[in-house]
Amino acid sequence: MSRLNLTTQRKAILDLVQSCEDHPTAAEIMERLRMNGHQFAYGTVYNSLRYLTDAGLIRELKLGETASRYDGRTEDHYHIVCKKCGRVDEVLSAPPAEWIREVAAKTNYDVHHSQVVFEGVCYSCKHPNA
Amino acid sequence: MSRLNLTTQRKAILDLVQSCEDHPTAAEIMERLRMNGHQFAYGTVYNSLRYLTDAGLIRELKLGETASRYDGRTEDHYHIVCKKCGRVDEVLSAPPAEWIREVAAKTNYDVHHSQVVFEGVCYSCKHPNA
DNA sequence: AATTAAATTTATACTAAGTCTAAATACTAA
DNA sequence: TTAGTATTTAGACTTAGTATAAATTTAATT
Ligand SMILES: [Mn+2]
Ligand SMILES: [Mn+2]
Ligand SMILES: [Zn+2]
Ligand SMILES: [Zn+2]
Repeated sequence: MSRLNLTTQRKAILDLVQSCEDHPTAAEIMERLRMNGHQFAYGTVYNSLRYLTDAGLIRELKLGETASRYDGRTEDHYHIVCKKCGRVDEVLSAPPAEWIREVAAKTNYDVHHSQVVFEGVCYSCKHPNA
Repeated sequence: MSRLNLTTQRKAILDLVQSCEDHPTAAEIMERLRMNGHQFAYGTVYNSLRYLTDAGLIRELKLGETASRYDGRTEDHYHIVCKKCGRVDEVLSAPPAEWIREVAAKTNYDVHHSQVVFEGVCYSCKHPNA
């Protein structure tokens, strides 16, 4: 609840995550920072990722792999993972509100949020030629 | 692809998971086994859970917590987690096929499977009295 | 500007969940 | 039996992430 404090480290990490086309893990983020000439402490990267996530500037994705991934896209959306090559793509269509209402009614929960991870085979893996 | 081999340990773990009303973690399973008079090696519990999961007799749930949970219910279904008390309840209504088709079309994936975790507040947490 | 206080970074120790390994047991099939 | 395979066990190891305490940076106060 305090005002945003973007230090050099946090800004660099935010910029990097926002510039990514993919959804890197903390380890991948550290590697890319190093390639860009930065050298931050291990813990600082984790602290910054948590800080930026809490501030709502990036999102942490838990896709069922061992490590969290990070996403510069903050609007609500979902993901699909290719079980052949591991790539993670965006899913921009939201689950139908009707279904959410049904779930809320049947479970007696106030439903605040849903995390959806699709699994399948991506186009490139499906068509290895071309 | 070899035939099912339910050793004493695997059978005890399968029975336990199937008898659970909830979705215990590996640590909770070990604790409950111990309470039932069993004492299996740490690694055996993990090995057995993997074996039973691979055999399709139980399901491993990755709900975004630090530890996997296990589910004796093997038919396709989803889960909802109370962010107040942590309880995990069943969600038996499936996402509309129409939505899945839309996702497949937009992403160019063959969609094989989806994992959905709802988050919200359960009835008991919403009505602390009563 | 100098001093103090608060926030952040750094290095490193530590934790939690799970896997791996090699020896000991148990089971199967000649 | 005996040999061969599978499983269990204990414990070392790995990976991802958190916690701690000292050092550094930044901000506020005199
Ligand atoms: Mn995304
Ligand atoms: Mn379930
Ligand atoms: Zn692929
Ligand atoms: Zn609750």
